[in-house]
Amino acid sequence: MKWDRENLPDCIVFFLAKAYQKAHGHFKERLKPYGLTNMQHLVLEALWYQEGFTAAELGKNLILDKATMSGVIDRLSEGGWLKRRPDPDDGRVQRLYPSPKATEMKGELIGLRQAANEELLSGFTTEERILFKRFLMDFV
Amino acid sequence: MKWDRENLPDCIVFFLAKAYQKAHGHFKERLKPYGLTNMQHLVLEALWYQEGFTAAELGKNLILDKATMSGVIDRLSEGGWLKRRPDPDDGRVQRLYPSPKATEMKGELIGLRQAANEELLSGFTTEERILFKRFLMDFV
DNA sequence: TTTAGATAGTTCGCATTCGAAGGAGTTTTA
DNA sequence: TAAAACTCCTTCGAATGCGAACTATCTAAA
Repeated sequence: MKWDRENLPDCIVFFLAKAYQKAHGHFKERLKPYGLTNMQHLVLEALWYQEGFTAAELGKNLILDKATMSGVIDRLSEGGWLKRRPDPDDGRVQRLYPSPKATEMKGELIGLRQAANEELLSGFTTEERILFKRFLMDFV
Repeated sequence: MKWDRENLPDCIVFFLAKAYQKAHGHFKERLKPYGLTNMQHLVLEALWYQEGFTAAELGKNLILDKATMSGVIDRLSEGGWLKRRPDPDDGRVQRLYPSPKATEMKGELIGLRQAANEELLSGFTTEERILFKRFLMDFV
């Protein structure tokens, strides 16, 4: 992605938007063969990390609005990536579990993210990567 | 925005997404009284910088798909922020000009972005800001 | 000149993203 | 216990954001 650096708005919102745009597009391409989107992949990884998360817990971990989370989970469910099960102790809650199909592809999909990260950061040294990540985490 | 740093996915796409999410939400709040969105504001700034941009040129400068740009320009036009005028030399092209209403608020709106940038970067030193921006620009 | 290709812009479809509002269930409080 | 407050989740509306397909127009090549 090449662009004219002369006429760019000097705005951190813009720079972040474009950096995210590139990273998102990059990973999106790699996920396309699997029929998964970026956020769907993140939710699956969270469920692999700990089964039985609720939508609210996922939203807290991934810093996502519950309204957004609702749609993401819907599509993951329709795609057969996870199953909803009602919580026996709380009638409001639905707990989420990865499907066998999801578990089967766990290794492959996790490797996919690692590869994408490596490619995206290939232009940076180890020190720069650490500093870059720290900037981003401090920013939030 | 405070979150648990223990269970976060170690993924540059995610970090960028969250940093952008915060920056975007911050500026969005400040723009709400004006009935403008972030991208609409960017387009207006580009037009102040140079009147008569075409949608294609704007898309190139702001690195935005023409399909997306189409909708943004539509809403700016409906809101009375800009006018479309056909190019006399090329029947395909529509050139865009800020409306008097937009020109009137130019100073105020530009100041708004500067203030938002200052607030968002208030936790960083001058050196860190420069480095952070360079990382983001190098990333794209 | 005619045709093939490139370009500008629109429209459609899908997936976020969030704010707001609401329904259902649970917990706290009066 | 009854009411108020809170929580989980869904639905709706508006705005990105992009790929794909399409129309209209312009340009270049045969």
